[in-house]
Amino acid sequence: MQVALRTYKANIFRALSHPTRIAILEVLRDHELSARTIQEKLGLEQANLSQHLAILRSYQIVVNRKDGNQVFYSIRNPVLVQVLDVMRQYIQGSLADAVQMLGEVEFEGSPR
Amino acid sequence: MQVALRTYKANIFRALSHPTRIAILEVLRDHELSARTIQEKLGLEQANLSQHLAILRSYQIVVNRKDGNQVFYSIRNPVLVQVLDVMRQYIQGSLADAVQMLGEVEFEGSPR
DNA sequence: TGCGAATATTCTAAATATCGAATATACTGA
DNA sequence: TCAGTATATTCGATATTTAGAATATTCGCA
Repeated sequence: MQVALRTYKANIFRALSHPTRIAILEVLRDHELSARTIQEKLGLEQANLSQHLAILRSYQIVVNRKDGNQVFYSIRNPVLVQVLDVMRQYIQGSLADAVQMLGEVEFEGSPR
Repeated sequence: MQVALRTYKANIFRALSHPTRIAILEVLRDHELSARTIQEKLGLEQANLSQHLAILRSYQIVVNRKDGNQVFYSIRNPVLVQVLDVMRQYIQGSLADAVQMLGEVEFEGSPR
């Protein structure tokens, strides 16, 4: 894979590398929402949400549609949702491993 | 999803958000490799590779195994490879969109 | 026209990430 | 034990990211 492509991929990952942006994508998962609604659902500062939306927009992860006063955001490409889903799987596996390790530590450390 | 989980997820994405780390994971995709081999394949500074490996290790994305003088690295959980694959799909879709847009621009801009 | 709501942008300080140089550590074999 | 190879860590300079405060822009409606 060429450098440019890897950089592109890395940039998308970077765009996803903030808890707030993950949260935004989660609430947008099934339907579009206005910026205001996102802000209320997540309890964010207006400016902060707007900055994070700008980042997601700049990588074309979300698209927006203006309707009068409001701006509605949605996920541009549903494959992105799959990325999040597979990552969820990955995390679950990791957590399962962690739990198992904890169990083993406890077992070894506990009196017989 | 709780904040802690989102943060965890975001951290994994952050760990993936550098071209060099993407490249490392690509060469490790099918089999383990020694640090030296990775370094040669990718043409990196030794210290730089070691730093990136440390990041991947700290998130348990890769694991290592010492054999004498060398340290062999591999991807801990194969689901991570799926994450990369789905991301590849996503990117391909995005590039396809970009190409189409370019085509449309050219069409509109060209004389009839 | 002008006010108010919704959203975006700019600015600044603090935190974090990145690189290469230098150095440290660990292991092998003579 | 010593030299050499493989790998990791530390350090300092630079660049990037982030939050919130302040400000700007856009739109609908009285």
